[in-house]
Amino acid sequence: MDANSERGAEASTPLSREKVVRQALALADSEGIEALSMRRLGQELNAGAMSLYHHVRNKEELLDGIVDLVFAEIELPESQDDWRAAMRGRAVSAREVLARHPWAITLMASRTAPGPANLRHHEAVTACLRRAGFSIRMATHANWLLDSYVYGFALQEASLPFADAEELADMIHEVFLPQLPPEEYPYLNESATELMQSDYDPADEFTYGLSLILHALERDRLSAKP
Amino acid sequence: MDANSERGAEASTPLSREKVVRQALALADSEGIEALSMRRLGQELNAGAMSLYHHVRNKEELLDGIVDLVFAEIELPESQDDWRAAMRGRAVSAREVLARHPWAITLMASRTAPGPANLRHHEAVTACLRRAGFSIRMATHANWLLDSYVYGFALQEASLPFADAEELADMIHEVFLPQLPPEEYPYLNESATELMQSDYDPADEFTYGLSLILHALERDRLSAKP
DNA sequence: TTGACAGTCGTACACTGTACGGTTACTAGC
DNA sequence: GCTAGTAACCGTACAGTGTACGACTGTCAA
Repeated sequence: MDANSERGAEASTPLSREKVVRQALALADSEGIEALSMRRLGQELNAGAMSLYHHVRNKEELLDGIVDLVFAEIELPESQDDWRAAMRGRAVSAREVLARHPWAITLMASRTAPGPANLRHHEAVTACLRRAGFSIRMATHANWLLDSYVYGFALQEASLPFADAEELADMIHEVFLPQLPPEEYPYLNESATELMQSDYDPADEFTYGLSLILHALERDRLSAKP
Repeated sequence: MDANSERGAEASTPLSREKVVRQALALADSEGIEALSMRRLGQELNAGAMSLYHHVRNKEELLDGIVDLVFAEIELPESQDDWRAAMRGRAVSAREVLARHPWAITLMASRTAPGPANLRHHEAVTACLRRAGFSIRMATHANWLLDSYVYGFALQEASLPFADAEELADMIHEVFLPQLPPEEYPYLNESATELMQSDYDPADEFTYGLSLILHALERDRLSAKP
């Protein structure tokens, strides 16, 4: 008999690590990561703050848990596809997930031990690359390169103060341009002006860089050296 | 007469925004970002915690300040070089700086308003690209791509628990491989085993991806479309 | 019936950022 | 030389944090 087995329908079911971590994720999503305190999370679960410590060693482990939950949302590469389509799919998925949980990218940076979902993901990506003919060395290169791009892009996106192209145009006009006098920042001023007038959408940026990287990796795919 | 002028050699010179932010940077470097509290910083400056608030609006602004100081350490691109050498130089410099201040990458992600050093840097990079013949659109692509790569790489590096190739080999043997049973993670296990035996150094990874991106950007440099 | 034990939680401690008000030290105006 | 004004400094206090500790429950095994 497991300690986590149901106790009955009346009252709330007992706590479990699963429930604690899931509620923490929900709270971070709805009210921001800074609202996630042990007391507040306990409250959300109709429990005292100290009760949480029976299911999670400390807050660090709780954060590890929600980061891994976020990781689990990223689609694994479909390995029957050709490798480029598979890598594109999982990169696009990763970006979507990280845009949905903007606080996650910050958390990931401060965590050292990868969780199970993280490991599973890396395994699937490596498998896909190796089956496509990448050497171990080249697969490692591709992994670092693609992950760096995806995480870096997500990090930059997370620190943008606007959500879509429309908001961007307004913001450039009202906030950025006034801070970019043409004498001091001629090129940035020029770019901001131009981009505001055209139909520029930063969301398209991701596709450009991703395609460029995938194309270039294809050229190096079977080379033994680098 | 300025309020920040020297008061004499005896006792410590008076506080200033400059001194406060610099000492904060020093403290974050020497004892980690989590040791940087207002009380502790005041102590470090022979001052009370509340005195700092006369030079900095709040802690957020203090963090903005030290992030911008870190930014100022990054070398600007030498625009008389050919553009690839210039971009390589500033990317390598950025990686070095972010590796020297591993906590900075986390902070950057949570800050929305770019500081003056950040703006100056972006201006110089954009100038270099535009003078090399990049269109505004292409220069924006290149900016996003290169920055994403550099920040993403730094972010991954910052969450690695080892410092050099030697430590890595030990760590793979003692920590990673035991967590990667070949039945569950055949490919990761294979990679870890292989890399441990060869002279693999993650520091070389940065060069590979950077060269690939610069090479591919050169091909797109004069294309009008994307 | 008794013992063990897993789960819950109230209290307490050391810490955080910072609002508020009081105290200095220095400068400008007369 | 005196006084008013002000910029800098800082002690105290408050609401919040993570979590160590010990007490209290309920359930199951012997």
